[in-house]
Amino acid sequence: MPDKTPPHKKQINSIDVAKAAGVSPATISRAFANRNINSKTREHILRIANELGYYPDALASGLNKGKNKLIAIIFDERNLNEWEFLMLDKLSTQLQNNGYFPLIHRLSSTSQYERVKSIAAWKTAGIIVFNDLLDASLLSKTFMTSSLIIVNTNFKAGNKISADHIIIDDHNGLKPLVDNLLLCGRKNFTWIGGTGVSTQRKKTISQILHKNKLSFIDSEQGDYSYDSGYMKSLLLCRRTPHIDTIMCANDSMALGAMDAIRHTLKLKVPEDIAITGYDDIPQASWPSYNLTTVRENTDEIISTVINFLLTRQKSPETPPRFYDLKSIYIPRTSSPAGNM
Amino acid sequence: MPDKTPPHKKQINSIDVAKAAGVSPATISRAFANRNINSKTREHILRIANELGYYPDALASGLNKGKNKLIAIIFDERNLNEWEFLMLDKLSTQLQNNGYFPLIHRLSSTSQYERVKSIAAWKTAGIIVFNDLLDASLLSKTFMTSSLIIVNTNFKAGNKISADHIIIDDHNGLKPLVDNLLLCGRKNFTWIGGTGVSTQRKKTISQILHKNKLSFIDSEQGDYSYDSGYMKSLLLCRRTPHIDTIMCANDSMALGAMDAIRHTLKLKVPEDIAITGYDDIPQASWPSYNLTTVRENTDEIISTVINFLLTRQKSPETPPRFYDLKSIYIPRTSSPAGNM
DNA sequence: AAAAATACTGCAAACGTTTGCAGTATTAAT
DNA sequence: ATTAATACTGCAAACGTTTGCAGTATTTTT
Repeated sequence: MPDKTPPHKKQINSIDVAKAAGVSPATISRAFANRNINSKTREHILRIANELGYYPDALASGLNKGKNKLIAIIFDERNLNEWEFLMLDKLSTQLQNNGYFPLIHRLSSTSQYERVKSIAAWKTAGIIVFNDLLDASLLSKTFMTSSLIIVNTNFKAGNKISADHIIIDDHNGLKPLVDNLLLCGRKNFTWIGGTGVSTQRKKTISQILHKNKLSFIDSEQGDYSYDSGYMKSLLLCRRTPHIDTIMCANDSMALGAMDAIRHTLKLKVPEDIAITGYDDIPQASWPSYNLTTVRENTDEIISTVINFLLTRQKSPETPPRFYDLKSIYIPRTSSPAGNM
Repeated sequence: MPDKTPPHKKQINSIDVAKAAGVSPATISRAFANRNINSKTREHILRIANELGYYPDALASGLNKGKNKLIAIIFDERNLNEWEFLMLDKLSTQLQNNGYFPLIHRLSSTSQYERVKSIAAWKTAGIIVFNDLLDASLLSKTFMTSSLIIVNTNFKAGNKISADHIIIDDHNGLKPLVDNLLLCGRKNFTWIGGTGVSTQRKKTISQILHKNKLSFIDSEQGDYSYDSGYMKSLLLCRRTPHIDTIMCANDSMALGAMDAIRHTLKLKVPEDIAITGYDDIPQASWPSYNLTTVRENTDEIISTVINFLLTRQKSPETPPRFYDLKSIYIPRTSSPAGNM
């Protein structure tokens, strides 16, 4: 007797379960949806389904219903930094707890067009963008039928795109930070920035300095990494004497700068050079650093994202919403203590 | 004339494009697959598709073909640590570069059953597991038709499950690390561990100590976080005098321990107490810490995962493969310098 | 120049689910 | 006891794509 076993085990589908349970496939569907179903038959079906190892196919379901539970999260293509990491960590958990499945995408400003298409192919229930390098109008054009949530600090009122925004007010945290530095007599400010969000932060600080007849005396562009902060700070100090303050576009670079100033240049922080960051990542509060920084409340961002997402799922025609997130000044010992 | 616009814009499908281009839907499909298609008609179709903003629906495609380009990545439900973060960062980029879409899942040992089912619902092309708390036989039973890749240090030869494994040989890196501590005269070893992978590391170290007639004189269980390393190290030092070495199950806890020993207890590392970690996360090499640790080459893990995945996609019947990853001793200044 | 191979293209049947509609059995209302 | 409402269940048509088969037009071979 020849072996008739097929090479690959076929996936069991609702028809198989229907036969085994003596009902129609429609009833299987209703049993799993738990709607319009006799609780007795439901139990029966679930038990049999369990025995057979059946679970409804999410692709078929999504195709049929014209919607699914996928959520695209879009980050930059370069290495993720600590802040993005924290966001991804918490967000993936929260999304899952609400029944969604996070689909990670890495996108660069170049060649984004094809990639965005391939994201749209999944017809995700929503898109969450942590990346202001992207062409926002391209996004809103491509994702018209999904919830689109953009988290950034770079909002231009001119954008008439239909997306929910979480706009981060960096001024709220940076103002007291800079004021305190000024109060302590710092005059020679320098800047280590990056791309994207960094330009907005620099602009905010520049305006505050400008009102005090000051401006950055030198600046460098990093890539948000510890290593670039380390190197760029050395560059600044060697090129420009009398530096008394290095402000960084994020904490990772600031930590790199601190280590460079202390361990390579053998200078004191903050006595010789004050250093500030932005984000308040966990390492910023470690006693080896005690970095003065600005916090964007990540939990507040996450819960707003989830809230935006859930409400828009219920009523898709809601007009675009804007959440104004106030950043907070976190004074620590990497900048001199003012008596405010 | 009444407004006849439908409330929601319908997704344009291949039939719409077919009509606009004057061909059949089958030809649209072939144009995007770029197989059996006249290059002239293909260009024509792609241009029209582009104008209409069409892109093939991944769900319908996946359903029809019985396979898709999703890859499930499974992590523990607790906060991700730095090592997992690095893996996720690199892996998501690599997967995407190979045309796959990473789907993140967080799983705990409890209530994993339903969640695993909901992962299986997506019929992902592969599953990559960074979590040895999971019931491996449940996984291999549920994901029989997908590539299953398990990364851990906890492999038991008894497992007859059909999955590719990356087995991490922690002994290779830990042996010289412990030997050097012994060489420098350390005798009072303590341990800060965690769940899962940590037990294997502790076992490996214990065996090495045992051969030298020694054993851990005290130990605590943390949760792989900096904070837990900080607190547990204080606990150990206060409870047990004469401690000269604290070994930690990962770097994050070791960094916490270093800060606690130095800044709270005002002791010297490594003179008073040597501290070692495991993972070699970026922070371990920062000059403020210089943590002695053990490295698992993340790039090697990633490329092996990708390799396993791609080859198994081509030939699914390949028998389970095992990659033996040798960990490496990374001596730095948080442990005393031996002359080996 | 006839035959054979090749290159495209269209038709139609899947893939596995969901849901409106209709039908039946059961319960509630009068 | 008759009518009306309710509770389930099955039927069959979608959802949007892919692919084997067959058919036609074109090219190559002899």
